[in-house]
Amino acid sequence: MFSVPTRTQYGIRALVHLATSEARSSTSAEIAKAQAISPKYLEGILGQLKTSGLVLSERGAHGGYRLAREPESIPMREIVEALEGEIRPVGCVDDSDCCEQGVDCLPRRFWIGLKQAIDGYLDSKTLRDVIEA
Amino acid sequence: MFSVPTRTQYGIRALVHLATSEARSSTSAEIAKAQAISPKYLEGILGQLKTSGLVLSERGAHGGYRLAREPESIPMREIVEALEGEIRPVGCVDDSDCCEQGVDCLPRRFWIGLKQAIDGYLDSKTLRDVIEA
DNA sequence: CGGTATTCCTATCGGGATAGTAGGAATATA
DNA sequence: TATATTCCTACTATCCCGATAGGAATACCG
Ligand code: FES
Ligand code: FES
Repeated sequence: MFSVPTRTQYGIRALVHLATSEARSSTSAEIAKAQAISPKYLEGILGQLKTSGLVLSERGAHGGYRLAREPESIPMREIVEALEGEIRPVGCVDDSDCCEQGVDCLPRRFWIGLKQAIDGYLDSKTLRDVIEA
Repeated sequence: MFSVPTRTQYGIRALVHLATSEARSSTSAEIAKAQAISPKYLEGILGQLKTSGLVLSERGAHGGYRLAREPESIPMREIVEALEGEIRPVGCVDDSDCCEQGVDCLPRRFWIGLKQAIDGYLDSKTLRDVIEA
């Protein structure tokens, strides 16, 4: 349960690769091979990370991807949310209600607490922490 | 992301219903109506909770379900794991490896930390905490 | 300019899980 | 016996995920 989609796992592994690589930039194909990830699939993931401003890219020959910031400035939460959106165990974590109990719903606070626990962990780790663990 | 299946949400709401109900026991149909849950679907969920030893049941007329223990003796983690198995963000949280990095895999520790954060929260709350929040 | 390497865009597909449905057998009460 | 309920098994429909395909845009390099 609570399994993390491969999309997110791959994205993080790709960022770890970029953060630990000597080279100034790496191509999608390089990363895919090194990390044993489906190349075409990884392309899309890197595109998503680029849209979110986590990586920069250069096209054409000698192009590739590199981190947009230093690893210590990239919180893991930002990565996860870039890949799969905000942590939302259940619909009612924001304002709205998802069951018939309305605002006084008891489970609701429980779920909000869970979200906070997860967010807290993700906020406490940066990409630097991960590559140095 | 990290959305909790309705199965788990329903299960918890059913247990909350049992814990807060005055009656000695409630039928599946009663709970389904009170909580606006698909009746037949809820039947299966209650069966699962029974198999896990969280609720007791009596068949026949005037039968129904009731909690097997006091709410303060039911950790939320036990409920969640009864409904969807152990918390396992990614395959390698136990011994095995899931990527090509082997045991030294960097992201792995990150995922294990996440699992611990979630487990810690779920261990810290009992059904009593939820109904009294 | 031509060739090549690469990112980037869009569309599609198959499998598996989830959510829900259906029907009825077993069992208890009255 | 009639009725209320849990319990069991099978089925379906839908959605999401992971992956694939093909090619357009763009940059370097001689
Ligand atoms: S409002 Fe979300 S579980 Fe009740
Ligand atoms: S071993 Fe699980 S992410 Fe590397």
